[in-house]
Amino acid sequence: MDLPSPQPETASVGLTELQQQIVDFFVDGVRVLGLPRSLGEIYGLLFILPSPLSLDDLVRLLGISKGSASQGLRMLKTLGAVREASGNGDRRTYYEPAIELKPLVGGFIREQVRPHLDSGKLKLQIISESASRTENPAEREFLTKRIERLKSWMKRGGRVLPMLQKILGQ
Amino acid sequence: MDLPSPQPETASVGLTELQQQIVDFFVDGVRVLGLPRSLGEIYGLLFILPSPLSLDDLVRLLGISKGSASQGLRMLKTLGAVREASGNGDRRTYYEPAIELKPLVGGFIREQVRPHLDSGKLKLQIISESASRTENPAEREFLTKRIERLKSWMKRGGRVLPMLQKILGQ
DNA sequence: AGCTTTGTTCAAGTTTTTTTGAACAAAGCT
DNA sequence: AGCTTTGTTCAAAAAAACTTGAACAAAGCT
Repeated sequence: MDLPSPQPETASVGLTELQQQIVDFFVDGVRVLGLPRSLGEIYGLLFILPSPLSLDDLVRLLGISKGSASQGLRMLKTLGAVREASGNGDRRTYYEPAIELKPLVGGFIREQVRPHLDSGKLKLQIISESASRTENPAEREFLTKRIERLKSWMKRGGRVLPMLQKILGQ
Repeated sequence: MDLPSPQPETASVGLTELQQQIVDFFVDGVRVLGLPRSLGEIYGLLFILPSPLSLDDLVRLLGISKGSASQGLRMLKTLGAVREASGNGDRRTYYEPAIELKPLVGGFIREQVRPHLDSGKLKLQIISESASRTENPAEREFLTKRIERLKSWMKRGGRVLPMLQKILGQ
């Protein structure tokens, strides 16, 4: 007559309570940033363990698939959130987390924010030209004003990013 | 022998090319912010039209359901991105967009960022206590250090938000 | 009071995103 | 060269998020 044990948010078994809490903490975190859960799991576990882990370790400890682990690690590398640990006398690659805020913020801005901002500016350029071709003068003026406003938003956004990097990553 | 016309990103028909472009621009925008597409459609249309619209107008012009429009408007109101237009001699409610950056940024931070930051801080508090109960001293020191680091990240995050509001919403 | 218009709610349906796992490639070892 | 281990890729499955639409509530009008 066993009581069913309460189901944790993630189904892995080999983690301590605290490790699991940290992993969940990062799962929430990446979700807020619009990144897939697996990134939070992987980074979280690397963050709270003192030594680097291999892809296989991650699969085993987190109970995720090899595919997820591989793709997650790739994305984390692109974001500058993990790097390959050097000098392990071993064939497989081990990963360690970047634990300074600077590269994390920088990578997120570079990979997730800047591209959207830039493509947005480009689109606005095109929209702007389209608006200037509006026949009716009153309508044209209204449209132009609104679009100018959008441009100014984008410009401010572009200016804020470096400040953010400077403030967050010191 | 008609050629099939190219399918626009959104299927509505009553919009000019330019209006559609602006709506798409905002659809992309809200997606980056992790908000549902309908919010971008609604806000975008309100933004580029000179007069307020009713829920019914939105349903008709955007080709979305009444449910989406209702829920989208509610969320936009909560975010401070639209408000009810006053003094229309009419039974139904008309909505107009907030076009200053300040309330938009403020609302997003208040509704989407702060709550996560606060709940994160709370969780860290609990995790922190859990860590301090670790038996092994070396392990305890490592865990404590990492968790302190997380706390400092959260603190910096909390400090940056007001600066963001000040810089973006002037 | 009954009819009509306006707006909300939420279960079910749809779409989008993420994860899985099996096939494959690459490289080390014997 | 053949075997084994490590890691990648991508189509299909699963999960998550969003939208729909029908039922309902609320309030104005006659």
